[in-house]
Amino acid sequence: MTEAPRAEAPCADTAGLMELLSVSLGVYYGDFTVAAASENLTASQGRTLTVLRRGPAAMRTLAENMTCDASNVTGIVDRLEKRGLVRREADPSDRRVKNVVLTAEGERVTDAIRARMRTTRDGLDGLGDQDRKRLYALLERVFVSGSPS
Amino acid sequence: MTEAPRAEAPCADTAGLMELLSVSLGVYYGDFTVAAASENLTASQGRTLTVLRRGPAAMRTLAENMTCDASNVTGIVDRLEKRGLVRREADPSDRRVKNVVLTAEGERVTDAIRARMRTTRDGLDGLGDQDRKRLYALLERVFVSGSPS
DNA sequence: TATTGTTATACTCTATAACTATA
DNA sequence: TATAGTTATAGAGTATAACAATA
Repeated sequence: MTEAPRAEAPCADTAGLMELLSVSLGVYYGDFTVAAASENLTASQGRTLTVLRRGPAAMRTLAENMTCDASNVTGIVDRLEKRGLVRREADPSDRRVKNVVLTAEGERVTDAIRARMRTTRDGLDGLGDQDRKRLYALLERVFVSGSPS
Repeated sequence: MTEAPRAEAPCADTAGLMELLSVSLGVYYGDFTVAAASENLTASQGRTLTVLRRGPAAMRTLAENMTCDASNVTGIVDRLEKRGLVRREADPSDRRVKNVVLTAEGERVTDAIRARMRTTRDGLDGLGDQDRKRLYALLERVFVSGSPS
């Protein structure tokens, strides 16, 4: 409660924030990777499921979301499909397009991964209501509003 | 102050925050991957340099930081060393340990990668001073203070 | 005995280029 | 001509198991 000078004053210049983001997302990504592995999935497979949890997506859209070449998505979706976690559906309006859809099992596994991310979840649960809203609004401004999608 | 439902009410429950973090990480990681590629580095190589930018680290420490098996680090460091971006140094106090150190060129390249992350940088620059401090403090609480390192 | 780093192996991810089917 | 998806290929990342050197 005192105003005593803190040893760890937030270094909130852009460089300091970039560095903290690097650390934070490293922790998040590690948490995610371990959680995906616990379901016998690679990080890329887990990321694909997470993207698809928001809704079906064409192969190419999936590639853009994952910042990789479209040719990579073929193999990733092949393996997920072989495990019954996703399925390809023909697009009615453009026969070139294949939409990838999560199966019920795929949804279950995706949710299981997120449920296993204890480090991230515990960190978020440590925040109060007001702080959670602040963090949400700030991340939204930095990574969503600002991004040209 | 009214209770009128907002179209874009921040969904600040833990599940909503997890989802927004997932999107944010995706944007950040994509930004990082493109920036690393512009220096002819893979994402893993770029991550390794970023970790080392904080200071030298033993092979095993590096592996823990990157959430991967120690055997992978051998190859990654091999390639970075071949390009003159890092070097292995014998640890004086334990002859089993090799400390990996960033060379001057490695520091330059690492900083160049971060400088190229325009999406993330612009997003952060769009925040005011107060918001930057808030974001810094919140991320620190969620991912650093809470993490058992 | 335990730990550090490496090697060998098999599989996955990745970018590039070339191909097909469709637009 | 252009675009969506696939295939082939080579290099890089990954976990596992086994190993030598050191603690």
